[in-house]
This record gives sequence, C-alpha cells and structure tokens, in this order.
Amino acid sequence: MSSHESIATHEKRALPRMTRQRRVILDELRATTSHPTADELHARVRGQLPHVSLGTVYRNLDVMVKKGVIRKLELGGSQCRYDGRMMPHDHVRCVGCGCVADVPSPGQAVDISAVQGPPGFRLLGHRLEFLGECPQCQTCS
Amino acid sequence: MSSHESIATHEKRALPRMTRQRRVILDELRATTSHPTADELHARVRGQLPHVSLGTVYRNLDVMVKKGVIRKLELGGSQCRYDGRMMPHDHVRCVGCGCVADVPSPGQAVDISAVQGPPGFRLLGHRLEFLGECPQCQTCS
DNA sequence: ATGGCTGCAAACAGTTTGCATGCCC
DNA sequence: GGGCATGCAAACTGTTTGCAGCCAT
Repeated sequence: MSSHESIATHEKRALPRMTRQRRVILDELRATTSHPTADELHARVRGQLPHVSLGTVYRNLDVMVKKGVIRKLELGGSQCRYDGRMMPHDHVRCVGCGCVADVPSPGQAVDISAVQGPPGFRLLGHRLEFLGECPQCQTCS
Repeated sequence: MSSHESIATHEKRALPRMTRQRRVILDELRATTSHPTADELHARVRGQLPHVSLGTVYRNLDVMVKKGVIRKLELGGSQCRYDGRMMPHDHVRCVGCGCVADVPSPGQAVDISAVQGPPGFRLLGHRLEFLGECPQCQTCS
C-alpha cells in the first residue's frame, strides 16, 4: 500500500476517530521531552484517564505512527520509545539508565553515496544513535 | 558490586570451559556471514548437536559477548543478531526481510566533537546502521 | 572431584490480538 | 445507529532463569 497519499476529496474511507483516549495520549506524549516507553506513557495517561488499558496505548501509538503524527524510536534497549516531535533530529541514549534525550544539533549528514554497500544491495538510509551518560548517572557512577 | 575490577595476578577465578556446545556455537557463528539471530543459530547448531537447547545458545552467546569474542548487534527489529567478526564495520539491514549484511567500507567517522549534546550529557560514542533493500526483496517487491 | 555447564521447562517482559461492549461521527 | 475504538485478558515472541545432573579441567 502507498505510504504517502494525498488527502482524498470526498471519498469515503475508514476514518480514524479522535477519542478522548487518543487525544490524551497524544497530548501527554507532546507534553514531555522524555521519549517515554509505552508503559511510561500509559502511567502518565492514567493520571487523566484512570481506566485506559496498555493495549489501547499501544494501538493508538501504532495508529499515530502510521499516520506520521508521531515517531517510534527503535533504539537500543528492550523497549521502544515514542517521540512526539517530528522535526528530524538525533538522539542520545544514556548507557546508565537508558533515558533518551534529543541531540539539538542536527547530526551531520552521513553521506550515503560514499558508502559502498554489499553487491546488489540498494542503500536507502541510515539510523544514527548517540550513546552517552546523563547528568544523574554521572554523579552516581 | 564493582563493575570494573583489574585482573588479579594469580588469584583463583571461575574459568570458562570450552564445552562441545560452546565450540560448535562459535564455529557456526564464524562460518556464516548472515548475522544470525539466536534461534537461527540454534537451528544450525542442531545440525551438529541435535539436543542443544535454545537456553544454552543464549547463555553461551552471552558469555562470549562478555569475553569480547563475538559481538551482539542491537539493530532495529525485534530480535538481536550476533556477529562473529570483531573487526569494526557497519551493517545494512534490509527493510523488507530484516536480513543484515556487512558494509565493506568503514562508515566514515562521525565526528562526535562536532555534536552538541544536551546540557550535562557526556557523549561517549554512537551507533550507525544503514537501511536498504537486499537483492531478493528488490525483485519481489 | 569440583563447580561451571547442560537440557528442560517454567518464568519474564514487551507487545499483539480476540471479543463483547462503548461511543464518536 | 454504524462501525471504529475501548477494556480486559489471554496469547505470542524473544529472552532469562531455577534446578538436578553432567562433564571439562
């Protein structure tokens, strides 16, 4: 299926609904800079909607990722994290606690044309992740 | 407990043993360039040792990673992959089937000093992963 | 013979999914 | 009021772990 379609004029399609849950999930995600995991976000959302289920959080995150409203971060570590800021930027992950922060400066472009891929492989892009130590973990190491 | 102890001169320590399982696991890993997942490797190893358990594969991979004999690849996707080649190099992951190949040319150094990390964060390194489409996935797309 | 290692299976963690009901459009 | 979305819980996937016996040193 095409991943980039223009907004149809009036054709009838399965329209996503803006439920209270979806709104709060998105609001909470945008209200933090901590790139929360699904259950961290779940905990926050429960502050406003005590009965949301973790499954609903996952389903909505999935929907919004597919719509291109938020971004799913598949960095190292066992859990996925989510980012409400769509402006392209890179991330630093703390090797101590696993927290993730934005790297303000844009990662200097990795020049794909300079990379010699394996024969027959078509190079499409790259993922860059920085590793570091956050302020808290520096003090308690 | 301290996470970093110097090697004692002659103190008695728990010595790793070279069991048949460990040898075969390492041999199989080194015999392929496919960066197998734990269960792919498990399947291969079973060709020689039909009764090895998946748990043993995981345990041995873990031991060898800690010894620095092999490398664990935490790329995108749900499973970890393992690499028997220790020479530093980057990887391309196929967005279609998830297979992983080596990028022959060394990724051009990402200059960490040029990256402005978040305040208080200490930058330590980076992980770079390329994305692409493998020959098979190009034909059947 | 000693204690690290094995096979087995159960436990875990993170995520996905089936189903009956609820609620946005 | 139709049908996407929800809550709940069970299922799934990948990985880790407890235990009794095994085997490399």
